[in-house]
Amino acid sequence: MAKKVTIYDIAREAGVGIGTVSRVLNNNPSVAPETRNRISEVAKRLSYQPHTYAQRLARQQSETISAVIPFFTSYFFMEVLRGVQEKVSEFGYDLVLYGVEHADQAENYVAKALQRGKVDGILFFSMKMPDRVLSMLKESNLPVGLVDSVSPSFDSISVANAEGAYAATSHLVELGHRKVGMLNARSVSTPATERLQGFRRALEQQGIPYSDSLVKCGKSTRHDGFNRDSGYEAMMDFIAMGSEMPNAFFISSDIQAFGAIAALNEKGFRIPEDIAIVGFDDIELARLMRLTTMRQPMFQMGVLAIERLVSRMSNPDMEILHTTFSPTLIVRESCGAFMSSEGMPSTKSRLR
Amino acid sequence: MAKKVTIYDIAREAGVGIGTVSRVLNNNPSVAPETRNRISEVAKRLSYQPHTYAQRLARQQSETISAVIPFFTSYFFMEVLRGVQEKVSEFGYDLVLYGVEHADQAENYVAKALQRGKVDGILFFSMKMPDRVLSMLKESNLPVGLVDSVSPSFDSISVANAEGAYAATSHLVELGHRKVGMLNARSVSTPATERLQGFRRALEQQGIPYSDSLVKCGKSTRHDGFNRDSGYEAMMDFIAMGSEMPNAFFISSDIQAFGAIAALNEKGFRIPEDIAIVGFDDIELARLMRLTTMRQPMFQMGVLAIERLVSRMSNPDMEILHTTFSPTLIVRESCGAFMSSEGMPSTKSRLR
DNA sequence: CTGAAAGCGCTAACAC
DNA sequence: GTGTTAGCGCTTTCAG
Repeated sequence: MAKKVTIYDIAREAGVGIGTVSRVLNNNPSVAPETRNRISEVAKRLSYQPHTYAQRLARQQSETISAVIPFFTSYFFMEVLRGVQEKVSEFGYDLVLYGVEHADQAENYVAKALQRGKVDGILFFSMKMPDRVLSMLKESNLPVGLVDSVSPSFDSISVANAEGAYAATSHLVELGHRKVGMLNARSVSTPATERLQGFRRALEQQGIPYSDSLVKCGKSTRHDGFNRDSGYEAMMDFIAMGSEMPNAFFISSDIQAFGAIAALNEKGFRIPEDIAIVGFDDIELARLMRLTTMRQPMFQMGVLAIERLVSRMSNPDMEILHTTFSPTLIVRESCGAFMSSEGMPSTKSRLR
Repeated sequence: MAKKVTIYDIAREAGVGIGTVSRVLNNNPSVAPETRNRISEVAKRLSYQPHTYAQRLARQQSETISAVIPFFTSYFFMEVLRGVQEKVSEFGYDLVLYGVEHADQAENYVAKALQRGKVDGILFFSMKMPDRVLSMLKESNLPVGLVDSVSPSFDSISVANAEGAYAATSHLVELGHRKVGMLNARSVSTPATERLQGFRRALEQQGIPYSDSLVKCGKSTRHDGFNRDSGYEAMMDFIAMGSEMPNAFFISSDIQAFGAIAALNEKGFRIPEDIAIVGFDDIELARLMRLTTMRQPMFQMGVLAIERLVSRMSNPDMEILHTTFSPTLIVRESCGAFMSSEGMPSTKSRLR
């Protein structure tokens, strides 16, 4: 088994001092070409590998970025994470992942991550953190980026939730629907609250009276209600309203929409003939299921989050930047926009 | 901003030597209770945080496990990763993630990861690595675990692909189908090859002649052909066979199955009335789409992978273990098994 | 250009 | 029990 070769071994072998070895290893120009060659030759021959942690200790930096993510089983996080990972490795950093079940848990991880020198920067995903943690972070002076959440003291990348909900709802109304309901996630989630606002504003702006009975949320609390069962449950509740039931719905996530669709199917409703639906996210299945939805540029958000974080790392005094992406309406079949068009006869709907 | 406080600061403040400080910080029992209290009090007051890399350098271990994953955009990896992450943090290790586009790239990362002391163990996902890399790893003497791939010299966790394919195909045949085809992924992928073998064996065992024309693979190479477009393309090819087209298919992944279903829908075929389908993976959408499929215990695989790796780390001479999970057949509607049962009238199929 | 030496912050062996 | 000291492996002055 390969013994651990250090710069001392190289130095001895090449007949130089360790300082010089270190220089060539770090491409420091002030080394005679000949010496340089000799040293790198030896290094290669001994298949030298630097000791990362010794370097990090001496250099006083970690070349590591960590991401704290509420469990990344969801497509949204996956996609963002993909962008993050791509950019992180492009910059040559390591990515260490902390999965938390819920924002509350984040605190433990924050403490871990705050260990001096451990990471050069942290990204928090969809994390509404208590003020105490926020100020801990702030005074730690560590570069921090927020994705899908906002706080005045840190850079953030987010999505215009209210705006997206507004667009989705308006689309439904423009299609002629007057009785439109909303399936929301739990109100503890900021995106959920914002989307509700957008929904409400759209209704009111179109002269349709808003009422709390128009909004339901399932009991399933996983992912703050952004889960399939929650959608199923909420829709079942709506169905129970009988003739009072809206015939168009804005649903706060695609995954809930799929649950809702299952409920609708079960009860014999057709989509979009009987019920029109618009989701939110544009996860991969949405395309598959022909779901009309609001697209969030997830991958891009990840990329930008890292770019921003890296610039802050190199320039801590940069002014704080908040970037908001606007979701795009992707019209497919579930909203019924194509119902009477020739291209997409309703009888061919995939949404049964 | 918090200055960096070291054990020297604590020692001075508490009027003791750094050795003692280190001891209480590491819960070394041989410290007088009173001293201990005083020290930990000071540590808390100064809100001391250890310097991870100094510790790692001194301890000569990293408390880090890394996972090399071919881009984890797929549900399969996500799920496995979820299990991995959960277990890793349970053991108190850090998880550093390396995303690679393809196995070939793995080599760079292997080199990075092999930097002395960098990680205590590595997990490779679905990675068919060149022998050169394999032996590099072997002689590095670093604990390594393979997930979804197998090699004699390392622990591995995998799925009985051939067996699963066999079961899936047999199920189709038992349902009365004689003309059954297969949509495969690219043959560079080991799982793909194994599933093909299972398919073939099932056919032959049931007295149905196998022919290469029964198997097709789309042109899309992303994820080795385990992608939606590939399924779509392959099915289109089958459809082009006209009356020669099989009326039942085993498809090597759910995601391909969805592509195939789209193609079928487009051409007016009904599922399962006209065409029966069995997929592989049991991703979340499979349930949603009522797809009959072979379930892989993804989360569990991740958990076990870490457990195994950790035991190897603490006991390097443990004999090499290969664990194979058997996929389970999950019968839903796409195979047509319920077509004539009362519970699930074919007219209610969601698979159009 | 290059060698020597002083850390980086912590652990652990060794005395007292 | 506790202080002292010698590393861990590398970077970075500081002379020369």
